[in-house]
Amino acid sequence: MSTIKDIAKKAGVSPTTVTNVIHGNYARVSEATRVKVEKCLKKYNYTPNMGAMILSQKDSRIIGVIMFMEPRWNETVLEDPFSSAIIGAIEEEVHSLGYYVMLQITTSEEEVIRLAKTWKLAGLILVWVPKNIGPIILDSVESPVVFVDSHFDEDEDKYHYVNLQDEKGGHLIANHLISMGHKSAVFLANDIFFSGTDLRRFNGCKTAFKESNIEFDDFNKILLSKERNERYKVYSSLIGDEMPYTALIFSSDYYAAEAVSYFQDCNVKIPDDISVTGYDDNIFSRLIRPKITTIHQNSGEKGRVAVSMLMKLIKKETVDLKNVKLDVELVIRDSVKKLNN
Amino acid sequence: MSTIKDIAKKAGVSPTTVTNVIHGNYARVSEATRVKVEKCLKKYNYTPNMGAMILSQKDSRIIGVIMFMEPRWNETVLEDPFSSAIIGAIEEEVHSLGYYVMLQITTSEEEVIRLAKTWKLAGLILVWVPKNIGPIILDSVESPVVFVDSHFDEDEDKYHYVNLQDEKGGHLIANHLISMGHKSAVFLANDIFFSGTDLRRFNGCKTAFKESNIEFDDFNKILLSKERNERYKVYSSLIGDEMPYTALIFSSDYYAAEAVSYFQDCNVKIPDDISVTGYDDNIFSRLIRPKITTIHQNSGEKGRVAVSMLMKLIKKETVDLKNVKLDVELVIRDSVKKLNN
DNA sequence: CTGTTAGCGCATTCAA
DNA sequence: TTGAATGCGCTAACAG
Repeated sequence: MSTIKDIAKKAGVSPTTVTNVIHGNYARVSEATRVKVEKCLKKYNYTPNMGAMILSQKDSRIIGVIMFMEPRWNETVLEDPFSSAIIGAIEEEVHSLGYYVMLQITTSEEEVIRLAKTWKLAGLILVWVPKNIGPIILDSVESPVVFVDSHFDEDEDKYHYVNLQDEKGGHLIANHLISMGHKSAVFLANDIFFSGTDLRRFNGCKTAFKESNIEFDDFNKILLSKERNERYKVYSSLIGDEMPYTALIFSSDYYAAEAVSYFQDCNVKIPDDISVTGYDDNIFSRLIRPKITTIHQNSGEKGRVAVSMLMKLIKKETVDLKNVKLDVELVIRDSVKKLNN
Repeated sequence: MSTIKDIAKKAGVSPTTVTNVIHGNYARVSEATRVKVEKCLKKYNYTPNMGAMILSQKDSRIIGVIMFMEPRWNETVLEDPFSSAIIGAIEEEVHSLGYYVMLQITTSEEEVIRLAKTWKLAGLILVWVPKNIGPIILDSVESPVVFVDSHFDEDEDKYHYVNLQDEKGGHLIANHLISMGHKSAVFLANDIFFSGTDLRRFNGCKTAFKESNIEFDDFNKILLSKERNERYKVYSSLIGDEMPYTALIFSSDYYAAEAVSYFQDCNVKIPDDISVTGYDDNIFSRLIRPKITTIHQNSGEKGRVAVSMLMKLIKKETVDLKNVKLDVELVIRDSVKKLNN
């Protein structure tokens, strides 16, 4: 466990010089000593002590990655490849930049605030933050913050976001259904809280339907529970004798796939008996039969953009685009029936 | 940012006393001062500075969770719900015990060693560690280590493992195939390196087949690439004119599901044309049609057991069972055809 | 270009 | 039962 002092002694220089070499402060070190010190650093296998670094006021190089989710849904929600894709992408980026990822899954803003202080976090990436607590966190935390898949109305300019063109996605899906002759659909939201993401996707649909003079309002909206049995009840209510809708617009591929599977068990034919659309274009939509018509998003990209935005904030560079909305596109597959001709 | 000193001043006591209160050293503090100090702690919202803690020799309370995986396969591999399930479970446990999770995805043992030193990690949970580098890490790291889904032959006693009864799983699957009248099968391993996990699952199959006097050796083994196109080539080679096998034994549901999907695109009927089995019993095997016959494992449990074992090591309690092998069971679904009558 | 010094916040002697 | 002093490894302000 060689320290800077040790290295300094071995190299016959002062600790300061060693620090300067380590931090690439080459202006303050001669070529010769630099080389000499670098050799010793290698030879004695110097490893920094982050405790000391944090203590001496530099930030910790830790990026806190917080997924807002009740721990008891951990395994359920994390089953969705979206979470892993974004975690993986963030880790890769952060790692390659010489920072560290501290992961936390929580619903408590206090915990996040405490975490940031305790570790002097270099930055925070917050995923799925509920509307009311985003502002609180931002106000109480010193570290720069980037929000992913989160929405807060007021003062949009205070926040740094990475989101999706969720309205556009909803619009694309609904328009596709309309073009296939569908006139009655229901939107199945991912969350009983009807998050900002769900809301925007729903609104996109609404706009499209309105443009075609098709009624589509809050009655066409169902909020899915995180409890699987509750969801199954909903699914089964959707396939009664006289099916009230010709199409089910899911706000995620995960639940769309689950529903398709459920319907198949009930001998309901997709898309002949009822059409289904998803959102995300994740592996489920491709693996399942029928393959699901959905909205493509690049969740890895989301993570990468979040990291690069955060890095700019950390380095106090100006962030030109505070509110990134990644593009989406419609992927037509086999889960929507053509009703017109 | 109130420090211990601040609190001490406010409470009119010495820093030492405050520390003692914080650490529950009630033997060294009078009831009255304890209450007084506790009030101040609350009032001024004391948050510890982990930098200082690390520096003053106590461990960091950070648990390093390392997934051994080439970053470029991040998104692919993490698509498998297994990874998220185990990460989620570990985070939940670690979190509830007042520790922190630092996540890293890497293939480099040096990086792991450096991480452990740099952060004075309280402990390490290493997932999917290649055979040759496990021993190196254990020798070079001060922190206690628990290995998950990793296998090293020599000196089994040195290591702390959480694995699966992989042989048993292989045995169960093969026996099921045999009971359904299958006499020729091929094993599709998850990795071109044929990891210890793959090997054990394969050996389980081998034993079962041998017991029934069916030939099953290295010719019945194919190593799948992480490159999707490469896998597709393999799948397509399996369904030539005269199919060489009646059953495909996949070492994961992930690839089993992918193959089933691929076969369906090629108009190969599962299980009529060829039978398929998986391993893991993850969401894919349930969502897909036909539902896949597979081996159930509880990946969340794996994470929890790993954490509890690690905690014992951290607290220097004796670990009675160093080599946990979680039980598995056969889940019969619809992807295996009955060939006998 | 290089070295000396002080201090970050905490736990831990040791002394009272 | 309480407090004062020390040092962990590093950075940065200041001197040389």
